[in-house]
Amino acid sequence: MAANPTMDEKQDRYSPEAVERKWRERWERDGVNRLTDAQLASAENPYYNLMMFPYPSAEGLHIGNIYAYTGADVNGRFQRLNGKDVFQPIGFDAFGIHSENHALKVGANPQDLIPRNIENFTRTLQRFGGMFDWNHTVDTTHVSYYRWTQWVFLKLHEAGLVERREAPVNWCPSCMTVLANEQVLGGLCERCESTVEQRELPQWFFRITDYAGQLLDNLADMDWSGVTKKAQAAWIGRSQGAEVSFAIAEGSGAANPVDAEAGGARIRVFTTRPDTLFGATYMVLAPEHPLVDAVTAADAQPAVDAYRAEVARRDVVERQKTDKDKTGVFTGGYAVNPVNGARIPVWIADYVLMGYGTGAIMAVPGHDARDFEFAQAFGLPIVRVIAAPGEDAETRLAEAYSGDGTLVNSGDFDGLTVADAKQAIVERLKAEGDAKAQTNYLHDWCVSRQRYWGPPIPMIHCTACGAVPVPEDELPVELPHLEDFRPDDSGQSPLARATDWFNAPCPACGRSAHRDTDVTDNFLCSGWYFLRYPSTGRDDLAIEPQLTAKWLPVDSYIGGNEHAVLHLMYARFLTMALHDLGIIGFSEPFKRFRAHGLLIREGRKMSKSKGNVISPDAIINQYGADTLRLYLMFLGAYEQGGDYRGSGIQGPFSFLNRLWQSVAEADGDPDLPPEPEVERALHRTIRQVTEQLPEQQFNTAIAAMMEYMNVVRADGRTPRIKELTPLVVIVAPFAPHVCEELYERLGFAGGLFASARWPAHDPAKLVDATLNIAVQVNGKLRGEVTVSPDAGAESVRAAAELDGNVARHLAGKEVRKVIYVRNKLINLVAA
RNA sequence: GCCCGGGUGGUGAAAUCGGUAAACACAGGGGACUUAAAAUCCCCCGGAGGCAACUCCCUGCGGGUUCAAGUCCCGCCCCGGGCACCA
Repeated sequence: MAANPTMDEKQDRYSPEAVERKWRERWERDGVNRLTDAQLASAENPYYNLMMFPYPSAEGLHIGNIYAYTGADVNGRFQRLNGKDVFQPIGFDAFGIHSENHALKVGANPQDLIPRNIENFTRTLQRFGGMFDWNHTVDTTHVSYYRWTQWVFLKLHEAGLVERREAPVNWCPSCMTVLANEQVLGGLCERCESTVEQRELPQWFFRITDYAGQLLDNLADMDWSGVTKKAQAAWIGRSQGAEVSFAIAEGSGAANPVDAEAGGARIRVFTTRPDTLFGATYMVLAPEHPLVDAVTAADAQPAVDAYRAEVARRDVVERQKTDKDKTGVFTGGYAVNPVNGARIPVWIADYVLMGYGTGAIMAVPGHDARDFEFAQAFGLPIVRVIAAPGEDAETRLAEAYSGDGTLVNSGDFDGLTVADAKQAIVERLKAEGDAKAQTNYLHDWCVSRQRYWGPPIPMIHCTACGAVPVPEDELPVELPHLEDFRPDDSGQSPLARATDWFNAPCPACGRSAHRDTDVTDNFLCSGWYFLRYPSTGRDDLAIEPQLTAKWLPVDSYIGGNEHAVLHLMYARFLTMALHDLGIIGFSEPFKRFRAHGLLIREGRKMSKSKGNVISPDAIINQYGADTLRLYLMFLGAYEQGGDYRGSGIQGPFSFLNRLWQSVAEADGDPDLPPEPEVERALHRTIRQVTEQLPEQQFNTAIAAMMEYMNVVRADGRTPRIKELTPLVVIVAPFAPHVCEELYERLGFAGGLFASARWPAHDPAKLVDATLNIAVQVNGKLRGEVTVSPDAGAESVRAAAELDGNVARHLAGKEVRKVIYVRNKLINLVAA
């Protein structure tokens, strides 16, 4: 007994600040979270726990990052307590437009700013209690990392997956750079919201569509969040159909006669609906299509030229708007429908895109909404070739019908179903060389950026040899330190102004040449970082084979679904490419991926402009990192996101206080067994938490632990050590600092995360002596009876009928049917 | 337009192989302990009626299936996110 209770109380008060500092220092001193390369090599139960590394902004680590990382950290700590050797690295994704723009704004060089930001981020990452291995970290802007990013580029080049194309690209006039299609949102630049224009530039592309089939097919049996898989499938956009070739009709193209024998006189189209070929009443070429001049008649030439000029002026976004009226002009030329020999007019219109399929379509206004709209606008014939049930060949079309049905107005094919006709028509045309089956996917990955803040593309342009890769042993191509790195409107990267750097001898012929002045898309840096982590100890190679074979693929990856189609798709593609090069032994990088939801605040998105961003440091100062972590995980379903409400944090804070107080007040006998009723609750709790943590059901797992706490403390009873120890261990993934402290106070040496094991539940201890069964009469709840477990229907019914209220509702009625759900409910159906 | 999520008390949310709607927590109210505060402990807390026992109503809206529907089916409305003249 303490001589001075007041003093004693003071000493025992839960002080998050002191506890967290103590354990942060202790973990660091003992290297609890750091693995040496020898440990990496010898680990017996490797578990690679990955989370998306942050971009180290000047504003500091966002609470949304902490939300994401806490969920992942809980998983890592849980795995560790279950005997896994957990490798949990973190790094910094610091290249890219965001950093560069910020540096421009404050008038500094990002090379000087980034280290400060990283330092700041590191401090918060350590403070919130992440179990990070700081022995293995990456900074994508450090030459020790990006030399290998350049190496990845060269490897892909070696594999034939890199090619240079003159292509229309999205150009942001404000950022003065090319944007990937995914970086254009609703026609505006993702970053600065300027209207994006269209430009033609030579660019480096990664041929990701070569892997589209594999990227799509593998999804089927991957253990990933469903929403992420669906987003990827939609992005890949597999489209199966046929390529059909139409001859240009005789007499067309009088203005620019072509040699029909040369094979240039056929227009190829891609269609997913070859069954509607008889309904193709005209064709449309993209205005940029190379055959436009070949089909254009002399008297149509001025109109065609004018239209093409007008379209070229329009930006790619304006061009792609779906809600504007259809425009186009007739070329004066005709093509021949291979299925029936009909002469059909050839138009050009901007609703047909050069970048998809073949840049030309057969127009079937009867069964395609866009073609229908165009045909109406320009008075072109509309023919029905599919009849839905109850319709026939003559039924008028008020709008395009794209549904199922049988063929009409289609010669020999009349009466076939859509599915059968697709096959049959392609078969016939195939025999004549006019068609083949074809599958299309969406765009390749443009990796060129006309900017400063990125890894220079390791290519050298020589007038004699063309584009020549920098030899591997000459890497890195260092990014020169430029005083003025502002992008200009020349379409060239600011690196072109670094003359000494710019001029370099051709690796092939030795003559004077110059470097590629573009840097790579930031997504290339982040596309392979997880492959680098285990190998950061090696500066002589990118990916150490043994360590990589041991630790990869990644066991668990957790991150935001905003990266579903960018980062995650690129990472998969790069992994497949490196696998096929024989560099790594697996072709899918992440065994398991879970998307977490968005953390919002009081119903609204957090943003700097709204001024409603929560500072993690302020919360940690007030409540401690443990309470913050627990609260973030308690807010709502992790995969759905959460709504941060200021007052709600009180609940988790009280919970930790009660846990603290329970340990302080616990009965001192360490061998005293748990009270039976408490023990049952304990085993139920262990079971639930153990089942729910791997499924990221953190909020309900925490609720279960709170419930158990209510049992432990019911009516102010004195808790027993054996009732508390397992609780401290299962709370520990959420609140690691305070649980370490309590574990020590409960009398255990050696540290919780270093030596404790996750408790197991004993099924025999789950069984209640009695349980309550709900009693319904005609489906309405009328009472409750207490019976022994697994009681039979008859005895439960007998007990139920003794209940006064139940008896009252049964009075004067006959029980016709009894529905008994074991250990839950009985429903007496009476009339 | 298409594809995903989602809509439940004052609030954040639980419960979906159909089986007691609102667990857990916040806010609010009352009480215990305390000189006081903090922490802790107990009670109340969807709506209407009733002294009470209880009864009726309630999961965005309208239908349906079922002994039983937040959960399944049909038809809508609203919010959030993604994709988008992709042929």
